[in-house]
Formats: sequence, C-alpha cells, structure tokens
Amino acid sequence: MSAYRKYAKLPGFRDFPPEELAFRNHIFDAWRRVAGRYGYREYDGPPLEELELYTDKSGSEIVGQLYEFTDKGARRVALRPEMTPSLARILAGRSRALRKPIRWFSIPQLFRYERQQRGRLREHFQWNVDLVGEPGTGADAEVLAVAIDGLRELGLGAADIRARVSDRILLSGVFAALEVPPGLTPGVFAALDRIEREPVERIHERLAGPGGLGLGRERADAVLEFFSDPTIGRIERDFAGSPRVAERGAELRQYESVLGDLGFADFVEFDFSIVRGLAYYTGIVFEIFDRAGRFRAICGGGRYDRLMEHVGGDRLSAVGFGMGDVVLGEVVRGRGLLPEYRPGVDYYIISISVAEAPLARRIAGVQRRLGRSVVYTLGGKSVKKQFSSAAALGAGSVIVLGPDEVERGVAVVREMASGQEREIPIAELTDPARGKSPSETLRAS
RNA sequence: GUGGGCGUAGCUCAGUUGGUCAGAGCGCCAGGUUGUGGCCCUGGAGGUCGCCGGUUCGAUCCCGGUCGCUCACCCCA
Repeated sequence: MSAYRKYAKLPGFRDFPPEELAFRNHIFDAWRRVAGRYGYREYDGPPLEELELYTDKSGSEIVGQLYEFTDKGARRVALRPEMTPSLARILAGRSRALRKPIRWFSIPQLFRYERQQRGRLREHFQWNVDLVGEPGTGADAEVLAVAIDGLRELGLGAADIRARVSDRILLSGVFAALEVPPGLTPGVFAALDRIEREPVERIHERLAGPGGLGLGRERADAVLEFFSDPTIGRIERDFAGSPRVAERGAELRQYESVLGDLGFADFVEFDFSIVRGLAYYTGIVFEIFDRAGRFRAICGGGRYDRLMEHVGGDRLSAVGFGMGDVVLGEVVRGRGLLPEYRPGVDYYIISISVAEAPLARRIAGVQRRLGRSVVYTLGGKSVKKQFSSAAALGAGSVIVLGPDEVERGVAVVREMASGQEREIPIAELTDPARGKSPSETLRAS
C-alpha cells in the first residue's frame, strides 16, 4: 500500500468495471436495436447546460435537485437533470429544416443532486425517445410501443410489466364536468398525484380546505368520488353528457386500438390516477411499472406540446419518454434476466521458449489485421501459466509455438473447449491473404 | 432535508462481555522441476478493524462526533 491517501467515488456515482459495463451495454444495445426498428435516430448534446434552461421549464422538483454551479466564466450552469429541455433547445434551431415527424432518441447520462437511495442515484443513464411534430394520438401510441418493446427486448413480458396510461385532456374535461374552475385544474392534478400516498381525508382537505384549493366540499367530494374508480369505462358511462369528454374518450379508444394492433394490448391499461410530476405535460401521460410493485416506475413519459416554443423554437407538438437504467437494471436482475458474462478472445499464442516470441508477434499482427482478437504473454511466463492465462481470457483456441514444430514449419493449434489439437503450417498463420482462421482450419480438416 | 440500521483484507463475512483478536472462504500472486488450461495441494502478498476525538494502564470491541453505505419519509429525472 502506498503512503498516499485513497480516493473513494463520490456518493451516488457508479463505477463500471467490465462485468458491470457489459450489463449496461446489454441494456443500451437493446434500447438502440428497438429504437432503430422504429426508425428513430440517435443524437446527443452536452452534459452541461445553462442553468436557466431548467429553472424555467422543468418542474420545481427537478429544479430543487439541480447539480448546479458557477463556471470560471461566471456562467450559471447545471449538469443536465433531464434530456427534454436540451432536445427542445437543439430542435429550436433546426426543426424547420427537418422533415416531420422527427424521430430521435438518446441515451444521456443525467445528474441530480439529491440524497441517494434504492433506485435513485445522483447519476443515471436514461433512454430518451421523442417523436416531434405529430399531434395525433397515433404518435402517442407509437412512443409507448417503443418503450414497451425496449423492455420486451430485454426479456420482460406482459406478466412482468404494465403501462398505466392517463390523459390530462380527458381529465380536464371530467373536471370541467364536475364544475372545477379551469384555473384550478393544475392544482387538482398536483393534489391527486398524492392519491396513492396520502389518506383521502388529506387529499380532500387539499382540494376543499381554506388552506388548499378552495374547491368547496361538494366539488371536492365529487372529484374524489370520481377517483375512487377512475376507469375509462366509468368515464364513458358517467360523463357521456359532456361532448368534450365523449370526444376525447373516443380518441383514447382509438389510441388503445392502435396499441392493440401493434401487439401490446396485454401491456397497457388506462389508469387516470397517474398524473406525472413534470409540469410540461399536456396530454396523454404514462408510466411503466413492474407488476409485482417491488420497484419504482421503470419509465415515464407523455405529450408535451408547448415545450418547443418555450425554449424559443416553433410551436411543435411532441411526445416522448425517459427510461432509466437503474431501476430497469434492478428489474432485469430481479427477474433473472441478467446475461452471462463471458468475454473471450479468438486466439492466445503460446511461446514454449523465448525464441518463438518474435514469431508469436508476427502471427498476432497478421491475425489482428484479419480482424481476430489475439493475446500473447508479455512477461515470458511458463507454458503452464500461459495456458492458464489463455483459459482465463476465454481464448477460443491456443496457438502453440514450440522449437520442434517451428523447425518443421508448423504450429500446434489447440481448441480449448474440446482440447483437440492439430498441426497447421505457420505460413498459413502469417499470410495476410489467408482469411481462414486456425479454428476454421481445424474444423475443416 | 428528517429518522432507523450498518461500516473488520479486492469480495462475502467471522471475532473479542476492552488485554497474542487481527481471522476464514473466495479472489490475486508464486510454487508442485524439464513443452499444455479449467481440478487439487503448498506457500505468499494484502487490513493503522471507515475517519477524528474521548473514557481507560490498554479500544477493532465502550462513548461522542464525522464521513460513507443502506432502508424508510419527503420527492420523483
């Protein structure tokens, strides 16, 4: 041990040694494959943005947790806590030149300054998928389909996860029918966001009480009564008299059938108690949970039709979601879907004596140029150790160079899994024109 | 931000009612002679028992503080 001090990683941040990074990439790869299947293109932006980009547009919860500081140029900056404002900023400058709808996705590393706990660190990676420039609910359905497909790609099925969908437009209609003043609608959303965490009496007080919204007892009763059974069937039955509700209800049924056509009926259900904390959502919102309810939300998203103009762009409708790697990683692990980690190399070249080392390097050079992964000992270890290293590295085959064989112009190639050995002309291994690998030769012979 | 639990080798942990108590397994390194792995055997490296202070003749073990981890609350990218 050295006399110098040790450094630990900052709280809430993670290291990714190879096995961990392999798991992370397993998730990222699934995300990229699925996004690609839906025609989405990957983009990225800077991890550091002007502070105001977030203080103006994000919900106050996010603002309170900003990882912010003043840089050496006296600029107030923040590590990005979410990707959507950056996307809006990026598109504000170029959306006019882009054919609509715009299908983009990103896997940014996001930051927040908050005490860490299970499923919630100070840093995480989030799959952000956005569809910009299409106001219809067909776009909402497509985006949710991408999210579910991303999870399905990792092995999670309808028995493991479900998407709960709500709609702020429909709910606004319901509230209007319940005679809630339009100006109080956001406050009602905020109060109802707590419906699964607080007793109804408290919610009632928030809605009706003098210190609350001042809805009045009767209207608060009506709102809570509605939320005791907030299903679409209920809405269609009880609010048929409201044209606004009826029209939007039909729209949601259409949305539902689109998801059915795409094969996701088993994953999706309407649940109008879902509100979503972010302030900028304007229409359909959704969250995806594990059915067992053991974890936090895996994914959340929805429509945000005003954000683009808020950051100086054109008014463009948009819908998107964010899916974090932390909770998802826990769900995938918990479900036993963690892939086996077995790294490997194509060849390990063993030199019996130091005399063969230059030949080993020549073979390695040629084979690497042919695209194969090759390792040989750097330290002149015993043959036994070299074999041990080969096994530990997961070598598919070992090329053994011994004085006797080299004398005869051949090398011994041992296939590690079977232990089978064959002699191969060294000329074959050092000839860049020969694309065939030793193990292929082995199988062919 | 609030409260509970925890903090001994790289990892998982044992241990002393304060005095050979600094340990095990795994991992790592090296050997088990002369050209062959994954098993086995032997040996070794590695810890100021999270950090600081206090009590004591003496603390890893008691007390206080602090940092970190963790769970819950708050809140939710």
